[in-house]
Amino acid sequence: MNNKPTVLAIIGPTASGKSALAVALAKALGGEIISCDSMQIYREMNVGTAKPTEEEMQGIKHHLIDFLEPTSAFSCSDFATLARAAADNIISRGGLPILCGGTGLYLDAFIRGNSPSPDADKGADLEYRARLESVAIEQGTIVLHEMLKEVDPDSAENIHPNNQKRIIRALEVYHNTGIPKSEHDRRSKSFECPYNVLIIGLRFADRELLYRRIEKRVDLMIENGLVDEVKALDVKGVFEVSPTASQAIGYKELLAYVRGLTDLDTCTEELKKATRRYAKRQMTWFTRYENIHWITVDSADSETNKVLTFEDIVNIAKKLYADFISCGII
RNA sequence: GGCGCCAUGGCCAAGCGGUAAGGCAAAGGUCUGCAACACCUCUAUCCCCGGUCCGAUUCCGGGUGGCGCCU
Repeated sequence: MNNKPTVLAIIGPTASGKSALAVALAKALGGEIISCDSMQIYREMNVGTAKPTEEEMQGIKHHLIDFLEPTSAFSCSDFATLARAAADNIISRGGLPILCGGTGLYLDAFIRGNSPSPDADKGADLEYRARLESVAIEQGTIVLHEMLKEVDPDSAENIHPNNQKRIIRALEVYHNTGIPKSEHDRRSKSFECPYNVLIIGLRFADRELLYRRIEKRVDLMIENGLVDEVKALDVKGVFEVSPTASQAIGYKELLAYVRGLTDLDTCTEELKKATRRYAKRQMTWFTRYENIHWITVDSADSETNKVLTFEDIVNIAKKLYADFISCGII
């Protein structure tokens, strides 16, 4: 069909078993893993982000994990640049890049590419943003929405008047480039992805099952020293400085306990709740992709009538890959 | 056994005579450079019976259940 290189992507909600599957596939197919996770990029954020351990990595090379200070900012554009570089590097060595993670926007950015949208959030532009933010505080977000209507009615149409963050971004794009954000978006849609991406998604027929896994995993995180991890980051002032890392689930919830504002049980419950809600948002995000090959993790094998084992899941994924390759080469 | 208080959606909770705020959870959704973010949509006829009233979740009586105190 075409001669674009193949990239495999494993996606799904938190705690669905992506990482283990990705490692198994990397071993079977000669691949390396590119993490597609907005938080595992940070150093010192290990147990709370469920960052794979040395043991879990099983000698498979993981890219875009554990390389950035928690105080640093990071965007989906940065991700697109780095992930594509990593993919090209793996491909040049004859390996299969396997994207693995639950950050939908990052996967989008990888596939869509680094669009010509401007660095509206860098350098001197911060002044403009600060100005908009103070306008919002003094006069309300609606005023910003009205401003957006003037310069970019299409974006204003698509962004809810209450969504200050998105309104500001759209205004910034116009302010810095003179081109409406909606126009940038339109242009980026015409870019062709340089890879053949096979997306395999993990999902649960019984959501309660996933939720129970999430709860179990949170308890395990607490056992494994998440509190100390949060404490250490708090001491370093990370939560005041970092725009990205400070939003991480687990960290922001436990901070209340670390600072003596609530008890641990309450925070743990909040953390579970936040993770469940996050998983739901991830599922919503991924369902709009039309080309995901879903594996229902808690379904039964059609022949044996037994619930799929990890081996079964790996085999299904391998089959999907083989099918994808064979029709891709034709 | 006596006295008092309470009874509103899965949970918390306002209203106290004109036909039920809000928060949380659940569910559904949006998403193009902070995304583990931000944002949107959405769920009740007020414990039961009787009475007063044009009209009761709101007043009165009884019942049931819960809480507190007393003997």
